[in-house]
Amino acid sequence: MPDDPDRRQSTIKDVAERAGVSLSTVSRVVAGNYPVAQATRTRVQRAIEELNYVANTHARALGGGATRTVGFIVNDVRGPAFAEAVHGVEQEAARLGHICLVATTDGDPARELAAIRLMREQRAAAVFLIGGATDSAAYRARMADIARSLDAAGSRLVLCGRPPLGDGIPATAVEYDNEGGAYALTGFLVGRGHRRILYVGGDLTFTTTAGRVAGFRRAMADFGLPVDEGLFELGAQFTRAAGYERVSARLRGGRDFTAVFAETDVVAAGAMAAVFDAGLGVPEDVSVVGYDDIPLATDLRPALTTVRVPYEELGRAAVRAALERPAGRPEPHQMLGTHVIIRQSAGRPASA
Amino acid sequence: MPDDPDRRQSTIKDVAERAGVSLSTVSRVVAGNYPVAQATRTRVQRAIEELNYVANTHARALGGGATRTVGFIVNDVRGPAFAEAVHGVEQEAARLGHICLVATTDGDPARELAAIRLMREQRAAAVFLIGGATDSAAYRARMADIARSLDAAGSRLVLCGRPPLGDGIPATAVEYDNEGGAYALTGFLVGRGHRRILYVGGDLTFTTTAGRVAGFRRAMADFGLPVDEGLFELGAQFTRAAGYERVSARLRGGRDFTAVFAETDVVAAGAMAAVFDAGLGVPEDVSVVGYDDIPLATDLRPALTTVRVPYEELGRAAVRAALERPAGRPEPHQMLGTHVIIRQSAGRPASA
DNA sequence: GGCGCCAGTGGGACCGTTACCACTCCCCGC
DNA sequence: GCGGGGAGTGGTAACGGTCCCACTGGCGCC
Repeated sequence: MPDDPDRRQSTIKDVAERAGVSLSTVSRVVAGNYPVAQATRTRVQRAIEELNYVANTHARALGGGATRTVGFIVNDVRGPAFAEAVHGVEQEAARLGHICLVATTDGDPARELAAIRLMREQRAAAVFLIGGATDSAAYRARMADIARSLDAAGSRLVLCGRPPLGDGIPATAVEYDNEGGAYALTGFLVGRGHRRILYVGGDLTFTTTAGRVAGFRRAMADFGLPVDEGLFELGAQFTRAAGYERVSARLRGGRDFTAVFAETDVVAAGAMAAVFDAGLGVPEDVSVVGYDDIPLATDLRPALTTVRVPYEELGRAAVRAALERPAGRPEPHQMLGTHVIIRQSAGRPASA
Repeated sequence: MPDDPDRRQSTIKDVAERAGVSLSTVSRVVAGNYPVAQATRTRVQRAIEELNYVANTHARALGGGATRTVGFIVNDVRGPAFAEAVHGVEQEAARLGHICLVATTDGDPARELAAIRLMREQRAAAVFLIGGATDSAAYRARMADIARSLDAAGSRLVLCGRPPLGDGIPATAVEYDNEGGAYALTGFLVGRGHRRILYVGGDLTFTTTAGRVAGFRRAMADFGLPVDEGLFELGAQFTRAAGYERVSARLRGGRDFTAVFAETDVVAAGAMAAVFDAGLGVPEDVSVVGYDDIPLATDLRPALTTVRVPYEELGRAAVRAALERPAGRPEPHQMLGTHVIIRQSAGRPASA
């Protein structure tokens, strides 16, 4: 047995020779849907097993066209919310007979671009961009370009959890309601008597942040409460550490709020830790709420009041929109609903 | 503009025509390493940009052989520990210029098999199986088969977090030390004075469980303590709910242990919740320890004493082992170390 | 009994790219 | 002045499938 490093999988040709039939016949047996005599079929199938034959996707893709591959691009698979969305995409894609390519970007637009390029090289049937983005004219122009390129190649761009690009751009968006969820959650806090709420979140150019802040503001306005611009801690990373530091610093500077609206549950976990480390209680002294309803929210003590976001369904819906859409091409934009999950981390302020 | 549904990406041929050169020259420019006159190169590059040309991986793979694609197969990307490993694989693969295919199995061997088949169809350069497995003679035979098939095709099977298949089987294993970690953690509990420790974990046929239970037993033996076979709660799922239920049931039946060794942090979270719901305290009444050191461990209150497992490094090491291995083929099995992280969830038993 | 049809099969062309070989200059050295 | 060699380029045969077209019998129908 010579150890040639460039070994070869057996091919359809090997199978054909062994079974004593033509290439076409083997192809038909593998495909399964053409008329082949039972005897021939059996013979070919035996040859396939004996040779351990496995079809070559690349050859198939080259000839036929359709790839049965989709790609998804995500900030970081370790984020529990992203992980849920990824799971949804993966499950639904598998159900429809597609296999997934992944790439992570750490939020870097350059890496996002590079990842999209790779997906294009792979001729993915659809590309899913999962999670918010830093919005700008440049971003929109870039995405529009990409959407058109993908569309021209018979592929599809799907934005999951970020807003549509606008009419005429061949991209699908599947969102969940950041604005509405934040509105409801803020309303809940206000209902409990909070008037001064510290908002801890990301940069306003980030689509997710923009939506949640908008909902927050609208709720405050609707309830006739003033918004103190000094009570925004923006530009934070979506990490536990950032939540901890921002809230710690605020508490050191004098506690002029009764509740913390953390933009994600992970940030809320940091915020809660900061409150405890300042010798205060949650929710007695400071109420803390989050957003996303990741599993952690249940395990925090007190358990976190938050907004349930159907991330898995988001992923599934995105795949369905891209892959099950009939040939005629409507441009379905979907907006999934969210709702507040009331647990123990938010109560009435001491003053109320 | 006719809306033909089967549109075409521009190809190397289109580029060649537009730039007025041959296919070979375009190919050389794209590859980048052959001698091409500067003027020609520029002309071709312009054509590439104008046509928005993107190379077709499938055609490349068909001709050349090497794929620059790796596949990883995991129980569930939502598990924080898995997610870390997946992240490691993804990052390292990207660094080496490879793109990742993912598939999830929910622990179902049949789906694992199907996923491996898909990876084979894609001619992945390596296939990573991430996480423990249910061991059996059938499992080993199956894996050996797969390893040989993959090897015969010039690909590679890598087991991440499960034991090697044995000599002569062309598969690489990258493990972390389940036995040693459990030994150390048990030693820690014993050192604090615990003698009756409830072990909550999976099925003994599961490789991870087997390793951790073995370490637990060895530690008890080394410290001269008897092992009460009644203090094993095995066959549990690795979920919060399972941890909660198993420990709740035990507590209802009378508390005959002073500490809980939960096989994973997620199970530990459930265990802690059960202790609280029984009106007891952690660690005053019952100490709880976990395994994995996922982010949740920090956020639990009390913060969880656990075993740090370098999951991300596991993923990275696996990729390096598979992709950077020189042509001559050593069969490197690696065992990564673990260590105990002491936090607040384990103290001295009341009796001590 | 001749004709058409269809089930079953084989024979290519083609998909987009790379690898290899061949060819043409031009420059240099003897 | 001529041969050798290398830089720069073109031509073409793979790679492993699928798909379309063509061919062969056998059968039913008029």
